[in-house]
Amino acid sequence: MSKQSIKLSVDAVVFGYEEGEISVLLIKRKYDPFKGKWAIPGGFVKDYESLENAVERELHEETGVKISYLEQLYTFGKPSRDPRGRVVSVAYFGLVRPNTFKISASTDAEEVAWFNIKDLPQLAFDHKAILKIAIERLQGKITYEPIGFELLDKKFPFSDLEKLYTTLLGRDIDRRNFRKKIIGLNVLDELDEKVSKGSGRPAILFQFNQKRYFQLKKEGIIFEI
Amino acid sequence: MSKQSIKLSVDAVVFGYEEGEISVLLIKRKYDPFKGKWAIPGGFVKDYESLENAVERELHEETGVKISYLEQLYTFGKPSRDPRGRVVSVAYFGLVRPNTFKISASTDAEEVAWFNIKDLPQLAFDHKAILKIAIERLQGKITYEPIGFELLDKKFPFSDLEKLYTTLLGRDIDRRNFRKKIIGLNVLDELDEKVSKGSGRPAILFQFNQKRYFQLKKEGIIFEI
DNA sequence: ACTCATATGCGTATTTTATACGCAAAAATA
DNA sequence: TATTTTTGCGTATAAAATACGCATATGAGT
Repeated sequence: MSKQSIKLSVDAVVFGYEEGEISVLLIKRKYDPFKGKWAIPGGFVKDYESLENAVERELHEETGVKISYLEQLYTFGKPSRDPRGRVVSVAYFGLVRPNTFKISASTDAEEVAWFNIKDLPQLAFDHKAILKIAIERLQGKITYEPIGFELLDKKFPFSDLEKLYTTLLGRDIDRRNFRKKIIGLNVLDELDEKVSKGSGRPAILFQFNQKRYFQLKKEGIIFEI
Repeated sequence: MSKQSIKLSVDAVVFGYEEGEISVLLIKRKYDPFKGKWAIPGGFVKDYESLENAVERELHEETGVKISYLEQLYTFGKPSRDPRGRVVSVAYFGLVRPNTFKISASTDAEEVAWFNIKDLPQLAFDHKAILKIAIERLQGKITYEPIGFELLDKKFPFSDLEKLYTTLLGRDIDRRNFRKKIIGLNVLDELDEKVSKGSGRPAILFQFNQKRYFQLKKEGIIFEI
């Protein structure tokens, strides 16, 4: 078994949300194979670093994005998925607020950009399949874990949250019931600030209280939309 | 990057169910490291085989168990998890009816046995952590996917299903409501056969209709206990 | 000041789903 | 026949999801 020659890589599927659109962070490959094609950021794992470390490092190196929470998505290992030879890749999944980062390409990336998930370019390797699974996970997860807040600004008006959920769920929700439900979960702090965008009454800003959420979760309270 | 020296292995956490007890299939290691310790079956991936192939092969080689459905669980990659060096392992998760296999140790396994999950021996590597995650997955999954049927005989009386669920959920369920609910899901075929064990009215045998389940699932019907 | 747009806030009716429980006939064994 | 377990129907109550009405607040624009 000591002659095994499989390489291990990690990939980071990072989603962002802005103005009713969900996007994903991609890089344009600087080198072959798939030179010039768009791909999910990622790269080879170093011998003495953890997988989490590897994926954060590669993401940061290639795109400038530093993300604190990446969750393991799935491991892709089809023998033919990389033309260079056998490469098994552990894919991770993360959420960020695009406006909190200035993205900048370097190392293996010639370019970095956010792409609307409904309008994706051709992708390198099996990255289309990876992205498909990641999108399914995002949509599934949003209904039973309050991960949506990571996509919004720290302080947000309620209408932003509502809009995020309608986008993610792909259907309308009753604003009054949604508000009652979320407020009733008791994981939002109401701030003293307001924002006004365009006409209409200005909205109060809210903030997700993660500490309270984890405590409630420990007590068995379930978040569900 | 071509000097990466990480080895890739797969592990198979296989659960069985019999008479109100959930058990897991383990092997006693024949060689170092952890010689003589119990461990989850598994081994190194060959250069040209898929991960699924590798895990099925290793499981079969070591235990004699041939399993058709193994689902990916999680990938474990802590640099220190194997004393021989860096080994990343993709763990899989499967369910079988123990009575349909005669287990027999070979290759790296000195012995094979089923262990009640409430009474586990000391385990090699980080296999205790892997098992913990697998058990959580089993308990979580049982409530929203009809995987329980894979643990029962092909034809089973309703009381077996009921008992399985009480075991897995760790609480009593109302027999009448449970029956109404499951029957109402319309995924069981009622057979013409009966079994009688001990006194009492003999039970009709049922069979899970997977084809119907997949069709209903596609139509959006949700299985939930 | 008046209109318009949007946010906020309270209430309630209806439907659906979950849960608890009663009761008795059917079909086997002892 | 007595006992035991499966089967099957019914119903009462509780909890949750969903739909919808309506009044008021507070800004911008005219």
